[in-house]
Amino acid sequence: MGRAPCCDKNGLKKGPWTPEEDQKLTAYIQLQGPGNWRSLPKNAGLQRCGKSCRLRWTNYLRPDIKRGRFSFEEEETIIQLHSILGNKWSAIAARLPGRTDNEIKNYWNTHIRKRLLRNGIDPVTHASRLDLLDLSSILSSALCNPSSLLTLSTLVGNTQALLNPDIFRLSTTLSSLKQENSDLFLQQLQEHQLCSSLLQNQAIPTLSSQSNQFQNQVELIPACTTTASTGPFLNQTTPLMLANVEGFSPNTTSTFSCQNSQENFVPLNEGLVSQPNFYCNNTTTTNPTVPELEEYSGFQSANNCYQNFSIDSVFSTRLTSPDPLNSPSTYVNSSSTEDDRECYSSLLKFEIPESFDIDDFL
DNA sequence: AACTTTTACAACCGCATCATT
DNA sequence: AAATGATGCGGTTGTAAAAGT
Repeated sequence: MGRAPCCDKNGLKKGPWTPEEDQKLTAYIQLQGPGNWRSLPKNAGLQRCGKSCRLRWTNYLRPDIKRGRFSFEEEETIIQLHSILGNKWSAIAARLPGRTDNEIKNYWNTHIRKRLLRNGIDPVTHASRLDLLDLSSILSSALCNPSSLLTLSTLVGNTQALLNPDIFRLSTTLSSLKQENSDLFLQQLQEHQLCSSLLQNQAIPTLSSQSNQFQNQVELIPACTTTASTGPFLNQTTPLMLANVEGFSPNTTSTFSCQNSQENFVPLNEGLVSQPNFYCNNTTTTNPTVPELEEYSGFQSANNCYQNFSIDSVFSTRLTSPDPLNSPSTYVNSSSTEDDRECYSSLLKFEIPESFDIDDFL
C-alpha cells in the first residue's frame, strides 16, 4: 500500500517559523495539550504540516527544553552514551533532561564528532584510528636498519604532520632502544617475512615512497642472531590504549601487544588518544596531568593500570563502519588475516630496558 | 567593504514502528 | 490479517550568522 502523506502539503508553509507562528502553536498547545498533530495546525490557525508543528514543539518550543551550550558533564555523557548506543539520538536524549534528540545530534555532528576526529578517534566506533602503523613502520625501519641512510629524524620530519606529537616522542624514545632489541626484531622480521608486506601495506601516501626504501633496505639486512622473546601476550581483553606509566618503571618488562579487536572492541576515550600513550588514572602516580586527558576521564576505568600497551588499532580493520574514515586511506592497516596480526604482534613485542626513563619521556 | 567560506542549528524528508479500525 | 493513520526516529538539507580573505 502506498503511504499517505501526513498532510496535504499544498499551500502549507515551510521553512523557519515566525514568532507569530510560534505564539499560535504555543498558545494552542498550552490550551489543548500536545497531540493530534494532524488536526492541530488547522485548529491553531497555522498553515503548517502537523509534522512540522510537532517538530517545532518538541525541538524548540517545549518549555522544559534547556537552551544554551552543553555543559562538560552533558558532553561527556553524550560521548559515553554514543559509544554504547551509537546514533540512537532519542535514547541519548532520554538520558539528558532538557535536551532534544535533534539538538544532541546537531551538537554531535558539529562539535564532538569533529573533535574526536581531530584527536584521532573514529566517531562511529570510538576506536582510535591513530595511524599507529606509522609508528610500527618507524620502529621497524629503525630496528631493521640501525645504520639506515634513512634516519629516524628524516622519518620524523617527513611524517610529523600526520602523527600525534606524543606518538613521535614515543617512537623516538623507543627507537633509541633498538640496539638492545634489534636482534629480536630482525629475527622475527625474517622469520615471518613480514617487513615487506608491512611496508607495502602502508596506505599513507607520504609514507609510501619511504616504505619502498624501507623494503629495499630490509632486503639487505644480514641475518642476525636472535634473543627471541618468550614473553606471553598480556591480557587480550585489555581496553585499548590504556597504558600506564607504572608499567614503564625500571626493571619492568612491558609488552607491546596487538589484538584482534574486532570482536573485543572497547570504546575509546578521546583523552586517551589525544594523549595516547601513557596515562593512569591512579592518583598516586606522578604522570603529568593533561587537560584534554582529564576532560574525558569518565571513560576511563579508574585505578586500572595496564602494563601492556595495546596497539590494536594498528591492525584492526573496521570494515563494517560506513564512515568514510574507514576507507583504506585512513585506516592504514590492510593486514587481512589472523596470521598477519599474530606475526605483527610478535614483531612489536620487546622489552623496556632499565635505561628507559619514563620521566624523560614524559 | 565586498565577497567567499565555514559553522551552527533549525527544519525537512523518508522510513519504521505502533496503534487503531 | 490487512489497511490506514499517527508518531517517532535518524539522516540530510537549507540558511543565517560568523569568520576569513
